Amino acid sequence: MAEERDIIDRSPSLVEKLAKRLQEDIATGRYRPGAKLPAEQQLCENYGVSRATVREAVGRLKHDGLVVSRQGAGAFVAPSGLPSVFRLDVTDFSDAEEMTHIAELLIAVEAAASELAARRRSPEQLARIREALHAMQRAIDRKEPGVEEDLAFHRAIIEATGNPFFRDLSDFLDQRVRRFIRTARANTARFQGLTQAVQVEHQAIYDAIEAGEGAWARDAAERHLRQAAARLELYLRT
Amino acid sequence: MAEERDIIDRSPSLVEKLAKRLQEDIATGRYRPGAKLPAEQQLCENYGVSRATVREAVGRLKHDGLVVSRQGAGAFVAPSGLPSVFRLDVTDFSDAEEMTHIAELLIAVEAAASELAARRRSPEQLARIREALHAMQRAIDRKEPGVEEDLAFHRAIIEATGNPFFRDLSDFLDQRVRRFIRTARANTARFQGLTQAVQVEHQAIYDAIEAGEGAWARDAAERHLRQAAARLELYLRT
DNA sequence: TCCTGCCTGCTTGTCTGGCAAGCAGATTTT
DNA sequence: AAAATCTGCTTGCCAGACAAGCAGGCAGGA
Repeated sequence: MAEERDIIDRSPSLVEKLAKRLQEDIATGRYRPGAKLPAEQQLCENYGVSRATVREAVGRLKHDGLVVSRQGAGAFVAPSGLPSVFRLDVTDFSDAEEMTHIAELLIAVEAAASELAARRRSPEQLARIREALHAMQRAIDRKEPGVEEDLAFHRAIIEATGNPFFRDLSDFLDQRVRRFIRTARANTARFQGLTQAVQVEHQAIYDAIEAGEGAWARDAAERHLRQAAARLELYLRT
Repeated sequence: MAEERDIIDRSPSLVEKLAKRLQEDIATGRYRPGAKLPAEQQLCENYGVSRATVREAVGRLKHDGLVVSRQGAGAFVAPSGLPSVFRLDVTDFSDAEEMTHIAELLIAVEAAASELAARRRSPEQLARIREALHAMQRAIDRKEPGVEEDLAFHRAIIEATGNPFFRDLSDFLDQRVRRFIRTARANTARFQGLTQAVQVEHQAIYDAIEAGEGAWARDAAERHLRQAAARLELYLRT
C-alpha cells in the first residue's frame, strides 16, 4: 500500500528552459529595458521551437511583469527591466533548514506588523482583534486546538496595520506555517495545557495593542512566535 | 515631445480570464487539492476556448505551483491547494501611499536582517561588510552619490543572515526602492552633506554588527532607514 | 509646406488539426 | 495469482491559418 511514488523531476520542459533563457537574456542586458523583443516567429527560428512554445514562455514573463505586449506592435521588456512580482519559492516544507528560514521571516514580519498595529489600530480594528481573542478562548474551553481561531487572531492584527503588503505576505506565510502547526497539534494529545499558554501570550499582545505601545507589542509578538516555534519542535518530537 | 502615451488597458485577454477563473475554481474548492483537473479537451468545451488557450492558462498555474501535471496522466491541483510562490504585485511606483507601504516592509525586513546579521555573521562576512563600508566612503570622497556602494553595503549585511528568503525579498525591495532614491539623489545638488550623514548611520550599523549586538543593530538599521525615507521626502520636494 | 486619410506589411491573439510520449486500467498470457 | 501486453486517454509539442491591431509610408489636398 505504502507505494513509494517518487515523482521524477521532468521539469526542464521546453517552455521552462526557454522562459529561463529569455529571462537571463533580459537580465544580462541582451534585451534592454523598454526594447522590443524579437517577433515570435523570429524567436521560433532563433531557438528552434514552435510558436506555441514561444508564446507560453513569453506568456510567463508577461505574467511576472517582466515583459508587456501590445497586439500588433510587439512584445517589449518592461521599462524597469525587473519583474514586478516577487516569487517566494518554497520547494520543500519538510526540510528543517528551510522551515527555520521561513519561521525567521514570519517572526520578523509579524513582529513588525504588531508594532504597526499597536500604533495605528482604529477602535473598530481593536474590537475585531478582541473578538478574535475571545473566540480563541471559547475554542480552548471546548477543548479544541483552535487553529482557525488562532489564525483569525493574527489576521485581525495584520489587518490593523492597514498595509496590504504586510497582509499578503503574512497570509502567505501563515497559511503554510500554521497549517503545519495544526497537523502537529492534532497529532499530539498534550495540547490542552499548551494552548492555554498560547492564549496567555495572545493576551499580552492584545494588551500592548490596546495600550498603543508599539515596542511592547513587538516584543510580545516576537516572544509568542519564538515560543510557538519551540512548541512546534516539541510537537514534532513526540 | 512630452507625449502623453496612456497605455490603454487591454488586459483581460482570454488566457488571463481563464487563468483567473481556474484559480478561483481551485480556491473555492470546485477543484480540490490533489484532485485531477478535467482534461484539456474537456476544459476547451467547458469554457468554449481552444486548446492552445487552455494550455497557456494552465501553464501559468503550473508556473505558480498551483497545479502540477504529468504527461500522460493529467493535471492535478497541488497537494496544498495553495500556490507555492508569493506574488508581490507592485503596480504603481509613483503612488505615494504604495511607496509608503513598501518602505514599511523594507524597514521591517532590513531591521530584522541586521539583527540576525549581528548575531550570526562570520568573520569573513564581517570583513565583507567592512569593505563595503569603506567603498562607500571612497565614493563619498570622490563626491559621488555612491548608490551602488550603498546597495552593496546593505547586500553584504543581508548576506550575513544566511537566510535566502531574507536575501531574495530584500533584493526585490532594494532594487526598486533604492533605484528610486538614486534618481532622486542625482537630481539634487545638495546630496554631499546628506551622504555623509548616511555614512554616519552606516557606521553605527556596522559597529553594532561587529560588536554582535542584535538589538543595537536593529535600532541602528531602523533609524537609518527612517532617516532615508525622510531624506527621500526632502529630495522629492526640492 | 503641412496635414489627412488610406494602404501595406508586420505582429500578436486565437483557433484548428495533428503526432509522439507517457500513463493507467483492462485484457491476455504464463 | 502474477506477469506481460494491449488500448484508450492525456499531456507536450508542432505546423499552419486567420482576424485584430499597430506603425510607417505614400499620395492627395489645403
